[in-house]
Parts: sequence; C-alpha cells; structure tokens
Amino acid sequence: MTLHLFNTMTGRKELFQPLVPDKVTMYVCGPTVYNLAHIGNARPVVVFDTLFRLLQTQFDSVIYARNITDVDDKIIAAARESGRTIESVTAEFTDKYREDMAELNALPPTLEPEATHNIGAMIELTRTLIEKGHAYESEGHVLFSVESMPDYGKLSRRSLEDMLAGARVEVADYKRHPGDFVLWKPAAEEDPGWESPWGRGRPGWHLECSAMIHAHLGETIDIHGGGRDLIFPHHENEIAQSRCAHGGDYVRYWMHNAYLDIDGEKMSKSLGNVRTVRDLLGMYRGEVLRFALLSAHYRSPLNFSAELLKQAESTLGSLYGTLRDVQDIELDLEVPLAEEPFYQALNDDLNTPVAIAELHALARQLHKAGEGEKPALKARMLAAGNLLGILEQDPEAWLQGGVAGDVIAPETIEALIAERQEAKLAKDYARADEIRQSLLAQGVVLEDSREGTRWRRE
RNA sequence: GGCUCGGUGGCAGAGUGGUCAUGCAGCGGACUGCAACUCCGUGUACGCCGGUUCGAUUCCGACCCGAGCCUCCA
Repeated sequence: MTLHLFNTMTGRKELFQPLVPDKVTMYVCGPTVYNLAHIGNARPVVVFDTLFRLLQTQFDSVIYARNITDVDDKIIAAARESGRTIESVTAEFTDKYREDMAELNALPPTLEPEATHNIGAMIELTRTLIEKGHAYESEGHVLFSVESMPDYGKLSRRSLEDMLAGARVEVADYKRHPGDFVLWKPAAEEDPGWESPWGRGRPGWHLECSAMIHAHLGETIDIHGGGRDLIFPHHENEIAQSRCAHGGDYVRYWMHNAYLDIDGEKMSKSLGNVRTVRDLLGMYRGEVLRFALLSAHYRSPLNFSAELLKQAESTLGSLYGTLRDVQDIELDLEVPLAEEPFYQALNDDLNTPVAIAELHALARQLHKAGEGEKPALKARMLAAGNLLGILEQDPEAWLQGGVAGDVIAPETIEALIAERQEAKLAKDYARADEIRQSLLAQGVVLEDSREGTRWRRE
C-alpha cells in the first residue's frame, strides 16, 4: 500500500501526498533546552525519525526540520538557579540533546533552527497579525485575538465556550478575551530581550514555531508532528497565527504521538519517576531504547519498564543472532521494498509493531532457508532494520558488546573457550561445564556448533 | 465540570464482523556429552451490561475504570 498517515485534524488515516510532488516538508517540535531529555521526549524523536527514513525511500526530497527552543521562561529560571548565563545553559543542553538523540540512532534533521536566530521573522509575523486585525498590543504585550478567527479550536475539537467552561486559571487583565495568547511579551531588564516595535521583549512560545516554519519551510508544510500534549494550546495557536497571517493551509497532515508511562504510572517530577535518556543509556544501549520505543504503535500509550527493556534487549539479541549466522555476504542486494510486508506495515501509518513482527517472520524463514537463500533474506532483514533504525551494527560486535560494566575481557573469554575445548576433547566434561558455568555467571553465554564455540553477552 | 483518547491471554503489544498477529515468559518434545542457539507442539484473550446481526473482541447505546488537555502555568 502507499503511504497513509493518521491526520489529527480529520481524525482519519489519509493517503499521504505532498503538496509539491516528490518534495516533502516536515517539522517536529523540538526541545526547550534547559535540562536533559527524558525518555518521553525521545518518543517523538524516534517516531518521526522512522517516518523520515520511510519518506526518504519514496520521495526525492525530504526536508525535516526540528527546532531548538533556546529562549523561554524555564531557561531563564534554570540559568538563574544555577548562577549561569543563558547561553551556557542552552549550549550545554543543546549539545547533550543532540548526543542523546544520536545514541538513539536518530538521524540529524535536515534543519535545526534555533529560536534566537529567528527573532526577526517572529517580529515580522507579529506585525502582520496586528496589521490584519488578529492581534493587539496591551500593556507591552502583543496578544492574539482568538475571537478574530472563526474556526479557532478546530484541531483540538473544542469551542471557545468549551474552553471557558473549564477555565480555572486567573485571566490576566490585559487580555480582551480569556483565550487570547501572547505573541510578544516584555522582557525584564536582566532577562534576554530584543528591540521591537512594542518595546524590548521576547517571543511567546507558539510564535516561534510558526515563524520558523514560515522562514525555513514556507507557508504550507506537509507534516507537523509532536507529542499529543502539544495539540492544545501549542499547535492550535500555531494554526491561528499562521493561517491568519498568511492564509491558505498551514499544515496538511498533523501527527501526534501518545505518551508513555513508567511502570504503569505517568512520568512526573512529583512521582520521582522521570527517566532521562542519559541515565538509561548507562544501563542499556541506545538501540535497545529505540527498539523499546518502537515496540508500540506511536499513537498508543506505551508502558515503559525494566521488563520492556529486558525484552527489547533479548529480542534484538536474537535478531542479531540470526544475522550472525549468515557470514560475509554481499549486502548490495536490491530489496524491492514495495512488496515487503514490513514496508507495507510502515506505510500503514507507521505500524512499527507489525513491521517488527514481519522482521521476526523473516528471521524464521532465514533459519529454515538453504544456504543459497540466506543472503537475500539477510538483505531483507537489514532493509527492514535500516528503516526502523536498528540492526545496523556488526552482529558479532553487538552480541559481544554491552554497556560499561562487562569487565571480563574478550581475550580471557577466548582463552577459557580454548581450555574448555581441550577439556571436551579429553572428555573431561566436568571441567568443560565448570568453565561454561563460570562464564555464565559473568554474563557470557557459550554456543557450541559444528564450526566451533561462539560466545555472546547475556 | 468540558473536550479528547483508551481498556486484548502471565507480561508487552497488533488487528479483525465469521481459520493465524507477533515477541517475551511458561509447559512438552526434537537437537546437544550437558547446555545454548534453532526447530516442532502447547493457552476457551479481547472491562461490564444491553442492542443490531445467521454470527461481535470488532458496529451501536449505557455503565465501570484509566490517561491526556483545559491557554505561557508548575
């Protein structure tokens, strides 16, 4: 099947066709760089990276932008608390974010626009909205007037009345309507700010994405993604800003990933169960985290737990074990993707669990195949792995590697294997088993075969 | 309270109006000196109650339970 994506705006799966044939533009809301990314932040990154990989197999040009929000109240607060400059905070966490996402096998986006480098575009957008009667200045703020947009609330399917019914936040008195949101706000003397027609200030969060999309990708983009929590107000307000300023479509396909839970509970600071990617990378390899994130469909909640990670690790190990059985093949075999079940699964709104199931089916076929058929099956498995961002390492290296803490050296293992081989030839099975048990106790599993003994880390 | 989205076998997690998801774990067997790997076999799963239907886990309605969002705010 050809690519279909679930569009939050219509609530349906739709055939995906870029506005301009063969040229796809995609934007995903990136991090506010004031702390380390947690595993929940990693989910959209891995999901949309997988989509990025898939799009690249069928469209000539795919431009994928993911922004860096480097001006924000939280950043100012973090800098103040640690007595550091804004710049040192944002530089540190931007770097760490990129490192962590690279560990998850996420390809670098085509563009990574930074908010502070696009202030001019934001001021311009604000000015346009004022000129067109969609925004007004009030006590140094510039606010978007939600009443000026007839279908405000369409993405989140709620009316202004609905929102007011549930409002439990005190409404600032400089707002004409409680739903009005900030485009530009005044900056305190000591805070970062830029000169503007409305005084020294800084942009509102929603404004950043609208302005950067317009500046870097154009008036209409094909895909805009992010976490489900961004639907309202963030994406709703982006739509309001961009549609009212430029007219036309802003985004053709809205995509939102579901949240993940930790051990069945929501991840939150108060529960103390926030897991940063960095912490997890100390215990599991990035590919394991990625596989775990892809084990559920992106629109389903995912329960993240130690069990899930253990399972992901052993499943990946078994897939790599399958690949290891086919040595030294030419890997430039062409794989006709269109016919592959795993490819069709991904084309069906990125159904990664089914794609993984198809990967298992290929592994089973490979185990049963004759020698002549194995290279083609391995190539198909690798093609699937390449789209999912897994199975890209040397199988032997993967199986014998691990995170820091595996102290027994390969040379020691090899020496013990040789000694065990001697013992086996001498029919000293007690000694042979002793060696295997002792290695197992250190997390090393031995596998005997006609060709000799192989080892891997548990 | 409003809006949105979910409840699938021990666990994770797809999917479908009427034979099969898949993985992990378990059990039995083959293979093995013993294992591991692999293979074969193995589980009356679809929150609850009604309705539509020849037939519903899948469609409709009520109910129970859970999650997210409710405007820059932690």
